[in-house]
Amino acid sequence: MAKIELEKAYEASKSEDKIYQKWEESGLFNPDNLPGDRQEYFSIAMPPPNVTGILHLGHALENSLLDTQIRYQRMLGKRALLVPGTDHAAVATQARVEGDLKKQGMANPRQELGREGLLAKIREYAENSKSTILNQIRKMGTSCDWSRLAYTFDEPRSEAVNEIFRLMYEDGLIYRGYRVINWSVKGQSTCSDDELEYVDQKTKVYTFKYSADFPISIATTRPETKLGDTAVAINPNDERYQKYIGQKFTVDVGAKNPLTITIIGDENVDINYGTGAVGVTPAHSQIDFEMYQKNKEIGLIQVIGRDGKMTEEAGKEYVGLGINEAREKFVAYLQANNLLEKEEEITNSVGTSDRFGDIVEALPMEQWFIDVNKQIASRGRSLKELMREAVTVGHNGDNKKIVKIEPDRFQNVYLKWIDNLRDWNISRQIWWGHQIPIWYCDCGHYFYSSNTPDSCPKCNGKNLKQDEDTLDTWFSSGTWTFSTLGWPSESNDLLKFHPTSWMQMGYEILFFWMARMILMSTYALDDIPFKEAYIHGILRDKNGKKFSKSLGNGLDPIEMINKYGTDALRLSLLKGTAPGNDARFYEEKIEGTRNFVNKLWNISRYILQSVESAEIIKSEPESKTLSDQWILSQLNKTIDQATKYLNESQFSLAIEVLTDFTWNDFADWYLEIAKIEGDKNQILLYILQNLMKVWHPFCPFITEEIWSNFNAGMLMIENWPTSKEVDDKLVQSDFSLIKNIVSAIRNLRSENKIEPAKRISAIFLANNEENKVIIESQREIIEHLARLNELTIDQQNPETPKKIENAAANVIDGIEIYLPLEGLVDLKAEAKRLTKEIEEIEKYCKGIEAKLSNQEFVANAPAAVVNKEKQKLAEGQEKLEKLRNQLATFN
RNA sequence: GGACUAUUAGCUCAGUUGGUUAGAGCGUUCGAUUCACAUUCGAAAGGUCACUGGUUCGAGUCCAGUAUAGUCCACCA
Repeated sequence: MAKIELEKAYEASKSEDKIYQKWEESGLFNPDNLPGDRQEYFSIAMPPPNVTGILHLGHALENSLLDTQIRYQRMLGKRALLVPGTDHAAVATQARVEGDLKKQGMANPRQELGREGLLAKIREYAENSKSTILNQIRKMGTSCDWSRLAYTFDEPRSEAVNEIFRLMYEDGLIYRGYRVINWSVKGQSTCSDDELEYVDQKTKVYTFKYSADFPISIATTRPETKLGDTAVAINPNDERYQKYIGQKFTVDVGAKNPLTITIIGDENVDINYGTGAVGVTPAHSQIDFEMYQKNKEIGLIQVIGRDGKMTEEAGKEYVGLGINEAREKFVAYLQANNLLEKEEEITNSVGTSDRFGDIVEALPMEQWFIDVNKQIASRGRSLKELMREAVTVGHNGDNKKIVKIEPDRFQNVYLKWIDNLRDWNISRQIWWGHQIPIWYCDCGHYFYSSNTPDSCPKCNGKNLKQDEDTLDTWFSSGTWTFSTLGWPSESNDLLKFHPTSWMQMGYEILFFWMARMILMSTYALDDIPFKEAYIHGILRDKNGKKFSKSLGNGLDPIEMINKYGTDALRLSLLKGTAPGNDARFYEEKIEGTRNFVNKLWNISRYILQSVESAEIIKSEPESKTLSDQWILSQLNKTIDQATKYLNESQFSLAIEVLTDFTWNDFADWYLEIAKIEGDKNQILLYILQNLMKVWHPFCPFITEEIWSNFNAGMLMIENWPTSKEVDDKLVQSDFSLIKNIVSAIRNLRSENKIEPAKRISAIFLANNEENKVIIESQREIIEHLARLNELTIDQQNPETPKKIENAAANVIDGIEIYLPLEGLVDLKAEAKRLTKEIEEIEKYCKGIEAKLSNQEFVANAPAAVVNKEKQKLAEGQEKLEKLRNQLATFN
């Protein structure tokens, strides 16, 4: 049979697309098609990338995590499902398209194109972008089930959104309310508290009085809003001002009407901060609005409009002015009238819209909200409580229905956020999104309907109009884990795959997304959305800066794939990062992993070219030499560790142990021995095949490519190797003496001083045959060498290492060689260390003995404490004995 | 103001119930290399694990505090 020849170096670009196609055509990404009796289900909902652009490194990281996990689970024999999808990303997408249109010279796309026209443009953009990003996900090798492809804005998902809206509406959780909300003038839409990005700015704080005879001074950073003040709040315990509570003052500051300022008491006002009094502007501050709700009689005056300009209420002199102009004018007025007492520069932070970038205005408006505190009749508690419960005691108190957050510190972050959570504003004034399924009739009645209703259920009127607003994009994303599985119908998928098994996301969307998924799922399905949430950090560039378009420091994953291959990219993203921590990422990292991928290729190339046929080796071949025994035990140990790490989602550590074995133990060490000892094809093939399996989740392409040389099916659906019991007697450190001898010999060989083949074998065979035991420790090797040479080992004699060197040299035919034994036989130091440790533990044991012989202690201390002391003593003595025995072998 | 994270080799980072001599990759230096692989191999140098205390027989690891950097939240009258 012809030997198998591989190309000299692995060329990813030649294989990858072909292999992905093979996988996709096999239909095996779909768990329904997986062969074998797979009882256990494993599912992941892919965090849907926004249809706003192309794949970036963050996506690449997520795909690497997701696919590694799902491939591993599939190989474990589970019905593994990874549902792919995309997110319509309401605001983000519309902002993007509007921005593009403006760049092309359209001044106001909404006006010029109208709702339908603009939506068509956005749809076109989204579809394009969607197909780009889905193809890029294929490039990443992601083994998701394309037959279940979902989109947050497609029919089934819209149905889910409408249905959950109905449920919440009927439960009274969704309500329409007049509130102060965050308004982006640029985007002409509201945004939720979480969508704000706070930036520091330098600004002035002005201390002033409304009029010369007004008794209390107040301070503000927003003078222009003071035209809408209706009250001054002071602490009711403030002796300076409490006498004014309830009094009304009329002041004329130039607004349309003179202001009536009521003095109200409020516990939250800090007596010692500033002037100890707060000017209350109910229309333009959330906190002031809350005060207004408690004291409705003070009234509310809106002086800033949706266009970001002063309203008529602000007065003739101000109407139509921008914020800054109005501010200057008002400050000038204060100065002119001698009302301004102080002007200081401070740094404060202002909320900006994360999508449109402008500073948001607080405006009062009629909007849709989700009430997070209301008791839900069917659940007996509030959404807040549901959200809290799912990560603490478990949903419904069932500790099996618990969302485990990894790393767990994010649990606190999440819980803290819930504590501060206010009602969630879900309506947006943009057009790209799920339109709110509420219809208004001329008669004033409004009602829910999932489709266009015929008539008003109250008055039978036919003139109906749907609410023009759309839903916050996170409203639909929140349903993702179950809307992708067929909810609201009781589909088979839903029964089998929900709750999903695993979820991963960056910490920056913890609140946006994880919280909303938990909310939606616990509410609508009475279950958690996923069992485990793995939180990863964000990738930064070499200098620790975030990757961003504006900085131009982005690395294009597709470019990296073309240059280094997908496997290398995937490995480099997962390597050397700990869960939840940010990681720096740069091209040299990929170079390193590319080298490793190539190593994998060359190992295979070497083995395959030397074997006659590449059958699958089903069971562990018999070992003939010590080196065989060692490498196989190393393999088993490595599989064990990698499995453990993968079960804990410790991808980086799994890669580390696998790399160490593959490169150091197998390629650099065992393959070299194999060249000398010969006749190892079975073992080589066996190890190679196992390597392909364990590397497959990380490097799916190259492993599948190599696997195709065996007479077998697809690697993707092979079973994960189970390790045979590891022989603890042969651990790596015990082998290092032999390793060192061999490397010394290899050096000699390279200097052409010896022809080593027979001699290395001699060491191994001698160890095995003459003793008929496996070497247990360095010491044993030394002793063994000593016996062969009839040497007496004198641990105390400084000459000993030298003698051992000579002995080893004799074993291999009396050739004089240098053996690097330092670090291995520093027995004196070892003995000294042991003696010291024994002394310490003796002292420790004596201490406990003394305590135990103290009658008072034994009589008075609780039994548990006494027992614990006894146990400690027993442990100490046990250890002492072990150490003494160890020391004895030295003498 | 409240938290969280990080601080380990020149650089980037691992180090998960406390346990022998703290690791990796890159970089540096020296050497090797027709025989799977220069996308290679061997070796070396390089560490007061930020600092100060504490707990422990034993601390990079646990506790308290300090410093520096970063992130989040709240407040911003």
